[in-house]
Amino acid sequence: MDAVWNRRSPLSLELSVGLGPVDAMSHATPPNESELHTSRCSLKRARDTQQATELEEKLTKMNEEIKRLNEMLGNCIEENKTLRNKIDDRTDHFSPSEDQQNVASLAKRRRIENDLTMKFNGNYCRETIDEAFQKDTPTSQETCMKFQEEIKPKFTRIIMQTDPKDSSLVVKDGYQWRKYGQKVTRDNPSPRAYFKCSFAPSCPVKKKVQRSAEDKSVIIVTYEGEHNHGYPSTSLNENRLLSCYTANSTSGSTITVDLTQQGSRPNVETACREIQNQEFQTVLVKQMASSLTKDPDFTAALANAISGKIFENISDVGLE
DNA sequence: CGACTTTGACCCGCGC
DNA sequence: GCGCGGGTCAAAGTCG
Repeated sequence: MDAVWNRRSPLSLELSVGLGPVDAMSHATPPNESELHTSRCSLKRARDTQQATELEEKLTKMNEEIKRLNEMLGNCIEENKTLRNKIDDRTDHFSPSEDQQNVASLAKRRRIENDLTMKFNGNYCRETIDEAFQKDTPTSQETCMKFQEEIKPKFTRIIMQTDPKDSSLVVKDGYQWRKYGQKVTRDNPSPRAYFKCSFAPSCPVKKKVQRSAEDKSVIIVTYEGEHNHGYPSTSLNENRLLSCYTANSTSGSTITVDLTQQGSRPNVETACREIQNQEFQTVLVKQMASSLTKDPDFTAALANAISGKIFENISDVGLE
């Protein structure tokens, strides 16, 4: 604010008003008390007028910015509508032949099986596929969405790229874990470690950590269940990673994290950066955009926030 | 001394 | 019923 104030050029012109020319002043008698008071008042008026003009300009600019954002938001909503209509048109007009239906049916079943394998790490029964298969009709987008909601996964798999020299199976994810077992499995010479969340005695969450059979530098972490307590770590970075994990656990996706960038120990900061740089950010942006478009009060809230900031600035100037 | 890890034993579900 | 494999338990060991 000071920098802006110092750049005010018109001030010098107005200062001369009422005080007379500089030359004349140097030869004139010193001003008396009332003259000094008058000049101080006019100086203050000039400053106030200048401040008001600047604030008005700022307000106009911000209004324009809000208008522009509103237009952008409107365009996004329109675009979203158009795309949705296109998808609906395609699914409604699609009427495959019997053979095509059989092929599509087989493909659908395979897709459901793959999906369930990814989401439940193999822990699902045959009935689940059949049920999902019957529910999933090609024209019903609604059923698909409902189905996705119904089968909220309890497993989340995270694949981590670590330093190959680091043979430990310790993954710093912010929670406290107690190792309760280790086993060498048939399909992988690397041992699988079993951990339980030890932060809360009643917390049901478990995790399995195992190095990949193909690539020893890759660690596969499988989380099972949901924590029934808050995040134990106070570290901002670790909380960020945990937020990432929580957000993804509802979608049942596999997250890939590269932990080799800094040092030999798993680095949470790098992990978060990696998560944020990849598809994860896309999902996040989609979610944010979605929640914004759903919220009719968004513009009002934005305007409130900006005007609040403006009033804050005005009161700051007033205090000077 | 308490918390945590290690490791062999045990349990249980599944396929044959 | 039996064997196999994954998951869990619990006693012993280790560490700070």
